[in-house]
Amino acid sequence: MNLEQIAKLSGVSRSTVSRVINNDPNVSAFTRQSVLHVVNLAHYVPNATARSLAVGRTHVIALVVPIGVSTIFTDPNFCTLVQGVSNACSAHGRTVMLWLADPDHEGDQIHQLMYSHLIDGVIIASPLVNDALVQILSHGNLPFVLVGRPPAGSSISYVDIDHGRGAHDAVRHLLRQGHRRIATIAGPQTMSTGVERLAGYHGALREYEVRIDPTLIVDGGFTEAEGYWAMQQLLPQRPGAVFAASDLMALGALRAIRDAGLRVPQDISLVGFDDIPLVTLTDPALTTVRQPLHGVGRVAVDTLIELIDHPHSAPRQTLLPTELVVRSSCGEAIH
Amino acid sequence: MNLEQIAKLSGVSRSTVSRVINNDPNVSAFTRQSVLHVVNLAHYVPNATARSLAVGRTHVIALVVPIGVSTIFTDPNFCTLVQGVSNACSAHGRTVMLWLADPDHEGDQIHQLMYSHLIDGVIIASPLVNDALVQILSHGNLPFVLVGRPPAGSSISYVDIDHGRGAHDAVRHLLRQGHRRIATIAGPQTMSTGVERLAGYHGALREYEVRIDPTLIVDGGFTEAEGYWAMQQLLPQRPGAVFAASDLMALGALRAIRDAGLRVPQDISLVGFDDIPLVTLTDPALTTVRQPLHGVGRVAVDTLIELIDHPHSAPRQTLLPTELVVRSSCGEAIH
DNA sequence: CTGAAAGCGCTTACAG
DNA sequence: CTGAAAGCGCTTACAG
Repeated sequence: MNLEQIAKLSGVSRSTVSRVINNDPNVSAFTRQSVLHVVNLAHYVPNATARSLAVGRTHVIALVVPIGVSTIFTDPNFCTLVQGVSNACSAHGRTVMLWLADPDHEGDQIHQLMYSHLIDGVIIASPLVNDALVQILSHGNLPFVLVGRPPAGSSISYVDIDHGRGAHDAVRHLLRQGHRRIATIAGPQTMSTGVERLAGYHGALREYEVRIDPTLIVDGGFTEAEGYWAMQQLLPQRPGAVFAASDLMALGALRAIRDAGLRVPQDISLVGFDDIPLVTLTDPALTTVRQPLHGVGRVAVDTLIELIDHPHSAPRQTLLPTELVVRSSCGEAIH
Repeated sequence: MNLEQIAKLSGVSRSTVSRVINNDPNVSAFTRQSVLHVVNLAHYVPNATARSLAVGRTHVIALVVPIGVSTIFTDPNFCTLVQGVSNACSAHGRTVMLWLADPDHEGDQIHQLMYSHLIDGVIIASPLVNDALVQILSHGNLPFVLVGRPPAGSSISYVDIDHGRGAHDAVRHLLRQGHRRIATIAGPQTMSTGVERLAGYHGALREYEVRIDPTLIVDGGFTEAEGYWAMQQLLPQRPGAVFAASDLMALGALRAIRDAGLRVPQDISLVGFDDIPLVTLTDPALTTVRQPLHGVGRVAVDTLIELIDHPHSAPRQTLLPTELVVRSSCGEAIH
């Protein structure tokens, strides 16, 4: 069933049917009604590929997630982001194409994607400080928005969580409880999340004029195992509180603290980052920083559509605020 | 840059360029080389919508996940399935369109999807015993495969984990350790996973000629909280072992057992199902059933492509085996 | 308000 | 082995 046949059945031309399908006001009420009647009766759905070819727009956007680096498996946030993007797309009548990019074949595939005319734009979610795919996209002319943080001063459109501010809030929470000997298990500095969260830690200490002690800073890889290992390095320094740059690392730290015969929060206060569901189940439940992942997905879609509709508009850069969720893993400092 | 221009630059006709692009053998080696040269120089990528319109195939498949019921948020398995599907699609030169179906607007949207000619087929992942979307797809003529279990005797193509066998293995493990008073926290019976896993529990007890005791069976909703609650109901029955139909419920049960002042596995043995990453971190680490989710995604894609290429082939129904992962939450029964 | 016609960029019998 | 031509199913100036 195609336009031609609907036209025949309604006794009008293809052009007219096309107009009523596309809500063109230049159709008489009567004609519109009778065409619509036939359309409904026939359960007619326009051929999307034909339409795309004629119009030059497909109404599909790509969600690109470079994996291997971002380790989709261990990232409990991924699903929420995807859902945010998906919901927003539905709301805008767009469909989303999911591409889990394999770092090995990136270059070639991204090129295909960019010039195949299959998609109107791309949302790329990369935690890397300077992702190769983002580089490639920057040099093309396909609209795209980054979920993550581009290099400072970059003029590309992006949406991100305000990791720095979130970390700052978390550490300030510890400072307000009187802690001064605050350690951090930092994330990998190859990821912007790692960099920003560490910067927030620095910022909070600076605000309270606490000297930065390098022996209280140790890097982890965002995993539970690395959190455990990092905490073991930290224990001899006798920190009164620890800010872990991810909940998974905080859980590892919790385990290390317990294995050392110490208690949270009585001996050491602990704050995480992410608010993964799991952290309400630990004993004690973890104080952490909640991220508006769903919102990030929505804003990313809004931004991209704006870019598609107005290719020459200025880049949009959005930072979404986090929320400190206070549970029971922190307590007043004992001096 | 389009076929026409490539043709002009190479000094041949559009037809010929099209043939070399599509690897048609009816092209002289010389012509092929010179055309390919121009194609590479110009970084030419064929317009996918134009090609789709001409050929009647898009090479995109939809991955449909009805959410709200399947609660993508709380399902740690979702990501792995998506990745399996995505990888397999890349390997086959297909792209995947992700549609997180909103139960409210199902009917209309699925109809659009089915007749828009945008996709060649769909993989639908639904845990429901009798999903409405699956019903609708059955009555259309778009190739689709279900990830999950259709009603018995159905002739639709599907791929699923052998949940029954997995549960059977898990309970047999307890039986072999001498347990006879084995309780189960069953999943919701509206989901095929819930139904199958309970059937496996029954089957194992039957195999060992242990009488089914209804007071040892209580339903949960696959969540940690419901596992906790269910275990509280079970405690007064003094079970020697518990098979929880999901790891999350097992974690809830573990918490309930602890809160009651009992120990795992000394007082109660515990087995879960899913093998989510988390269960290696608990104390004791959980014995559970591992699912080949990645494989499910791959087989689903293979099956769908087969169906697309041979629309009249017989339905393919695949059950993938699970693996019992023995850790430290089970012990010999004390009589 | 409506229709005839050109065009979007491909593929593929058909003829040679 | 190659090219001219028709066709895939839409949209959209253009003319009326």
